[in-house]
This record gives sequence, structure tokens and C-alpha cells, in this order.
Amino acid sequence: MAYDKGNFRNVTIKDVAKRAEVSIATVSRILNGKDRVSPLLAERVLLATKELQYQPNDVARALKIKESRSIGLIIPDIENPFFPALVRGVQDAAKIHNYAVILCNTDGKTEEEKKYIQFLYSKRVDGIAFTESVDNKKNIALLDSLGIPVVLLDRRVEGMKASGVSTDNRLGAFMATKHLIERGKRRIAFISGSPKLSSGAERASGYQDALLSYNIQYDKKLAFIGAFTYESGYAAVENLLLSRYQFDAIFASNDIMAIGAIECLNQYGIRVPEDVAVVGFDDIRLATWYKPLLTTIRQPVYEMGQYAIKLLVEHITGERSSPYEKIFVPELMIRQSSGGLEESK
Amino acid sequence: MAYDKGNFRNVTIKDVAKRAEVSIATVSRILNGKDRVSPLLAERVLLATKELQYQPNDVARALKIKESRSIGLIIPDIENPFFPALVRGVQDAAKIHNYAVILCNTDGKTEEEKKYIQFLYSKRVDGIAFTESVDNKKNIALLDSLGIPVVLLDRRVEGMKASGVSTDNRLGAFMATKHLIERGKRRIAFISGSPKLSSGAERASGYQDALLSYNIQYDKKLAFIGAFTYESGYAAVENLLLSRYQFDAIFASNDIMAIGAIECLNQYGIRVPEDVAVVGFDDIRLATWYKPLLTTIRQPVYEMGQYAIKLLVEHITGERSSPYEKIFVPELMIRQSSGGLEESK
DNA sequence: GTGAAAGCGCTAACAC
DNA sequence: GTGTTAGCGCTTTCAC
Repeated sequence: MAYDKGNFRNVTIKDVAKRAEVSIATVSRILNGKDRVSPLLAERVLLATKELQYQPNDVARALKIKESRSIGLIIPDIENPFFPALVRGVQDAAKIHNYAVILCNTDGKTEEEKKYIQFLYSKRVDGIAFTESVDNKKNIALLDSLGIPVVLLDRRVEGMKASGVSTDNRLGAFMATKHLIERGKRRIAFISGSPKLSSGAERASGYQDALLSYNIQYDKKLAFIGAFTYESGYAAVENLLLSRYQFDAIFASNDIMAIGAIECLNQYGIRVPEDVAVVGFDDIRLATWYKPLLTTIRQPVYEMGQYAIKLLVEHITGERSSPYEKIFVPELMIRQSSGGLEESK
Repeated sequence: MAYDKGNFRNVTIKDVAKRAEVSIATVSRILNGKDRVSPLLAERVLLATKELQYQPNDVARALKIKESRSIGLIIPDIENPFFPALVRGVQDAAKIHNYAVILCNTDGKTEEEKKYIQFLYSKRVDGIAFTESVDNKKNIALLDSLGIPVVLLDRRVEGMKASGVSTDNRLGAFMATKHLIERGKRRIAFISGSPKLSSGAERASGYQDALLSYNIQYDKKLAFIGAFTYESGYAAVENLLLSRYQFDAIFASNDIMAIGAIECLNQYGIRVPEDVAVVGFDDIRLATWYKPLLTTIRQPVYEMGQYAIKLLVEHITGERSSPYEKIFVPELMIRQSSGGLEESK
């Protein structure tokens, strides 16, 4: 009874019809701009809606036309600095198409994802934008069985039926590693994101490919598995340091791990970039606020969010039927943490 | 027709009733745990829902019971580092009560706020959590006329009818300023947030009160009006520097302005905290990643978001009828930018 | 305890 | 063009 309380009167299409002395069908027609209606009645109806402050009830409309004009957005955690820009891109695009976006944080738990999918389904959302936590086809299959359009954000799933938007992670990692090599680094440590995520795995392979193409032996003692978190970046470097294994650079699979890494280096009195050069991935806002300014691979996160909704809406409307994969091109942002723009040898 | 496509069959309560050989009323009763029903029928119905993978249609339910189990969350911008934690608090609390949260970014524009309020109303949300951009009673009045429960986030409105949750901004600003004074600072510049916001105005008054209680003359040449943005913090200091007016500390009304301020100081070769001590407000995550670590006033942002939903739900259910104002107590986080923990004179 | 039926507010045939 | 009416999927009287 939330919106029916107090002295507030819930105005329905019936009230408008009565006031304008027409049928409810006519009111509906006029408000939806379908069919032709006489200007005379249109005017009367419009006046009545104003006078009564009528706001159509979208719940009833949704039930009738089987279209809720809302979409679900499932992400791991809005507090992770990667996501705000993505979410904003999604919301801005959704707004243009008049969709409400329902935000869901899963903390990367498959079980939570499943719950939210069912929750969103019971709300009969028209589509879901989904940043999966693990490359787990179960939830994608669930979505598929529910028959609800999906677009995967920042993830790729083998042979998936859903559309997806992502950045070329392999290329980005290749560029980052290449950049370090070109600065004369040879012992480049790598902090991976979760290899279960496509983004994690692809970045790892980009790193290896770059080494290969410069004839540098891949050394697994220099490779660490992180979890895309500050703490895991810090821990990786601490382990590396304790191993006393030599290294002159670090490529971290995302910016917060890179920052965690630098923090740890600093803690041990190692200077960045003088002693060790560091490159991150994502180009979150913090990358340009942190000291040293972080050299990183930029992903157009906001645009990815926007594009995802563009695709999703196309699927919802039926404009597009087969899955499409949009892959954005990453960009190397050279800043202080890798030694800046000046040449080195 | 989004969820009715392909080979997917939309299962309704009718299908379940048929399969379990009972009436739809019985199915409804069992699923909602109202009334008493015979265990026999209950079992049959539950089995049928499993077999058919029935998921109740919340849209229909919402129409019938006039309760959409969704709430709107209106904020200026999720990309502003203050908001992710707030949003997360809101969402986590909403989840517990089984509400969907619809996210809306207004960029602080009154007109956008109004549009979103109407949008949310047409969706018949059960309540709205609202971080107003300007102390504009119009939108609050609109909300009120729609009869929809509201709780104001991080804002206070004079004589408002809505509940609100905020931090004691005056006290926080007082603590920040006092801290600087106790470190021997006397010429403390102040960068205000928008004075049109309660948070902005209250922090300004806390700053002034602290000066007063230490018999330091308030000097308006040291006071600048910012906009809670990085750029405005930077610009304020640049103006201050150009004025060649003496100062030995800065209290900025939020952390990103403080960081903007420090960036500008650095740009001009001024060291923090050696030459100028700086204190911020909010304690966003960045405050502990930035160098120097930022001394700041901590607001329990996540908890504020949670509490807001607690209040909102109480209003929705009718458990609470008159507005309540929850004010959290701020906490001084002493870090490097003000000179750290060591004493100074 | 259970079923029949009304009705939430809307759209879309279908008649006229 | 416009009105009448069925019905979207559910909850809830009201009978029995």
C-alpha cells in the first residue's frame, strides 16, 4: 500500500477517462500515440491528465504488454573502482531507452549470481547485463533457459549464446609488456588476475606472447596469481621479494593490484620507477591521482557499459537476433610508474 | 515480449494449479504461506512448481497488492568516489528485505531529479532513497505529493517531512579544524563544498566555530567555495596561491577536493605536510592509497546507506510513521597529510 | 480447508 | 474514430 497512503489519491486511466468524458481506450490511445484520434478528444484528455496529475501505472502496463522496461545489472562489487564507470555507462544508455536499471552486487559468488538471476526473472526484467565472476556456464545456461536476453560485460565465454562487450585483453597485456621490454626491462614479473576469468587468462597470454616475441624466456618464478584486489597485488610482491628472485619490472593485471604492488615495494624501500618499473591495467581514475602516476592500459569502461546496453536493447527489441561480440581496443597510457615518456636503454 | 521468446514457455500459476489438480487460489495460498492448507495439497503444489520450474510473476503480484518491492536510489554520480560505498550499503540492506534497487544518476541536476522521481513513480517504487543535489524543497514536495516514502541521504532539509541519515558535518569540520589548530596552524584555509547543500553549509560552520573557540579570527580571504570536485579543489588553491596570501594549512570539505588541493600545492613546489598541512572529509578509500596518506574525517558511508534503507523500509511497512533523523558521529583519521601522529608545536 | 470469481490498471482486439 | 470488453497473472474476499 506504499503509494496509496495518506491523503494521496491514486489516479487511474479510468479517472482520466471520466473527467475527459471519453472511454479508457481513447485515453490509452492518446497517451501512447497509437491509432488516430480526433484532436478535440486528444486535447480534452491531455487536459484531464494535467488536472489530475495522472501518471500511468507502469506495473499494469508491464503486465499487459509483457515488457517491464527494466533491466538487471549484475556485477561483483560497485566498490571495486573498475565498476562505477561501467555502471554509469550502463545507466546513461538505459536512460536513453527508458529502461530502469536494477543494480545487483554479487561479490563474485556464483550462488549469489544465481539468486539474483532468479530474482530479476521474477521481476520480469527485459534483459540482463552481466559481469560474471567465474567462467561458469551454468548461470549463462540458466539465463538462456529463462529465455531472457543477456549481454556479458568484460567477459567472454566459449561458444556462448549471449552477446558480449570487452576489451582486447590479450593485446592490452601485450602492449604493456612490450612497453616494459622496450624500456630495457628483461625480468618482468607478472601478477595475474583470476585465471578463471577470461580477462585474467587473456592478459596472462598477452604477457607471455610479448616475452616470446622478444625472445625472452617465460619464467614462472616471476608469475603470480592475484585476485584483482589491492591485497593480492601487495602479497604477490611480498612473496616475490621474499623469494629474493631478481626482477626489474612488474606488469599487474589491473590497476589496484599495481598499486598494491607499488605500496609493497615502497614498504621495502624499493623505488618506482627507478628500481622497478610498474604497469597496470584498466586506467581507473585513481591511476592519475596515485603517486607515482600509473602507467597503464586504458579500457574504455564507460563506453563498454553504454555499448552493452545498446546491444541488449537490440536483442530485446528483436532488432538483433544472433549474438555479437564487441571488442574494444586498449590504449597504452605512459605515465610515471614505468619511467614516464623519456627514453631509457 | 522479451521473456516470452523462443522455445521458452512462460509458466503461470494456472499451469501449476492444473498440474497439481488444485485451484489457483490454493497455489497462491501455499506459495505465500497464508491461511492453512492441507499438507497433502501443499506437497502436490510444491512438486508441481519444481517440475514446471515455476517462478511467480512479480509484476502481476505488484499490480494486485500495490507493492512493487522495489525502491529508487537517486544520487548525483556513482563515479564520484563518495557514492560506491553508499550505494553498496543501500543495495545490501535492500537485498535483505527483498527489494530491488533502481539506480539513478542525476549529475546533481534538479531537472533530472524531477524526471527520475516521476519515472520511479510510474514504476510504482515503494520508496525512494534520495541524495539531493541542491537544497531544493520542490522535489521533496513533489515526492510528498506523490505520497511515496522517502529518506534523504547525506542531506538535511529544514522542517522536512522525510526521514534522513547523515553525519554530523558540523562536528566533523570542527574536529578537522581543531586538529590543525592543535598542530600549531593558525592560518587555515577552507575549501567549502557547495553551500547550497546542507553538508556544505554545515562543514563551513564547523570550521568557523572551531576558529572561534580558539580565538582565531575568521578570515574570508582564506575561504573558498568549491564544488566537491577534484578540479574545484585544485582551482581554489591556485587562486589562493596567486593571491599570495599566507596560509599554513588547508581544510577541504571533502577528500577529492583535498587531493586536488595537494596536487596543486605539489605543482607549485609546496610540500605537504611540511609546508602546508591538509585535512579532508569523508575518508574515501583513496584517502589511504593516495600519497601522502590523507588525514580526514571519516563518515561511515556504507552504514549510512544501510541505515537509510532500514528507515525507508520501516516507513514503507508503516512500522514508522513520523520522520526520523539518524545522525552518525564522524571520526578523525590522522594520517600523513596533516603531519601524522607525531606532536608538533 | 478449498474453489469460484472479482478485480488490480492497463492494452488491444473487436465491433460499430 | 471511438467504445466495449477480454484478459495479462496474481491475491483475496466470499461461499461452501
